[in-house]
Amino acid sequence: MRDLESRVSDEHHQALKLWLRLLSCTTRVEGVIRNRLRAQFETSLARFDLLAQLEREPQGLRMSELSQRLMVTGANVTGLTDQLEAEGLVRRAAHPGDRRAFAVRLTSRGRRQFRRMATVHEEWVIELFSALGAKQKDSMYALLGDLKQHVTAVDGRAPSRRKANRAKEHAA
Amino acid sequence: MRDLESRVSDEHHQALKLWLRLLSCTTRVEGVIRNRLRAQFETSLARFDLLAQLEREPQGLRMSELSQRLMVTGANVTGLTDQLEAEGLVRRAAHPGDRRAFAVRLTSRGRRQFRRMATVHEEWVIELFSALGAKQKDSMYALLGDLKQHVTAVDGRAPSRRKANRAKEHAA
DNA sequence: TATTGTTATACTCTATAACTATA
DNA sequence: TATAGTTATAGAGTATAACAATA
Repeated sequence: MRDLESRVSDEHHQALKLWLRLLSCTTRVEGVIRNRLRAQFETSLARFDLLAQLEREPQGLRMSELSQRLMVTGANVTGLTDQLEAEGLVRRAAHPGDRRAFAVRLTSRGRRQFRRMATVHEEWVIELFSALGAKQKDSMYALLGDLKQHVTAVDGRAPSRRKANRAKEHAA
Repeated sequence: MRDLESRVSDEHHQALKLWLRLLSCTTRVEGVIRNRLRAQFETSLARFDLLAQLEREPQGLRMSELSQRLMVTGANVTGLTDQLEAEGLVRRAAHPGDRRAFAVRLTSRGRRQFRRMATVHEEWVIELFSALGAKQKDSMYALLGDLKQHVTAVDGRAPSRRKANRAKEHAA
């Protein structure tokens, strides 16, 4: 009885501890990257993610496609695109075949700028994760895969509607 | 030559992939918890974290101590405390020995409410992490420990000043 | 002077809802 | 009607800076 209870209690504690550490790690890494993006490129993660989507689609993306990929509402995409267009990194081109839509594309300046940022960004990530060896990275990647799959399923069947969260799947 | 390059390239890709999956997992879990806290208790993570700090300190905490522990500025603590005090969960008591300061404490209603939330919160976390067995949780916890230590060191010596990020170390 | 806390203001990222132009 | 995108507004969470009261 006592053993069972304490085992359960330990597992509870274990899940909570793991979650808090996971959150703490992610927050720290994200903070470093956010700060460096701002300090060195005067940009934000949301803008970086939008550029990353466009970099993979030379023919351009509609606003609605960006909205889906970034998992944010259309209004937000409008705002981010406005900023990036004002900076000359992005252009709303006419969409062939649908006069309601745009084909949002990187400008050549935007492409150069994104590539510069992506290179440095990758170096930061490598540096930040250099505490782990290749096998450890593989191991964590696999564990997170299991977690992600389960959490996605839980979120999908949850009573509360799924909320939009950033995708950040850019360079994946 | 080719081998070396491709190995490096793979490791680069590996770190980036790992980071994106880590971010994706954390964002999803955090989203679920945030939505449920809002749907079931009409509260936020920041308020929950503040209550968690107070729950561990029956004698109360100064605003400045809350600011340090939550790693946010004093102005934010003022705002959160205002909200929680308006909800009757928290009280600014006179601080014995320093008339500039308060001893912020849970009210008995706040304590009951926090315990209710903390119980359910823990159940959510256990559910969300149930895809991993005890050994897997231990393994991930250890890996994240290495990562955290390294990232903290990197952040500390980074050129850009460390920015405030939520602590969320409450029930740890 | 230095510290504690508040107020005022602003920025980023996000959301919803009402609207326009086109399909 | 339905869809693509914009505008207007709001809210959470965060920051900085100027200020009052006290140490």
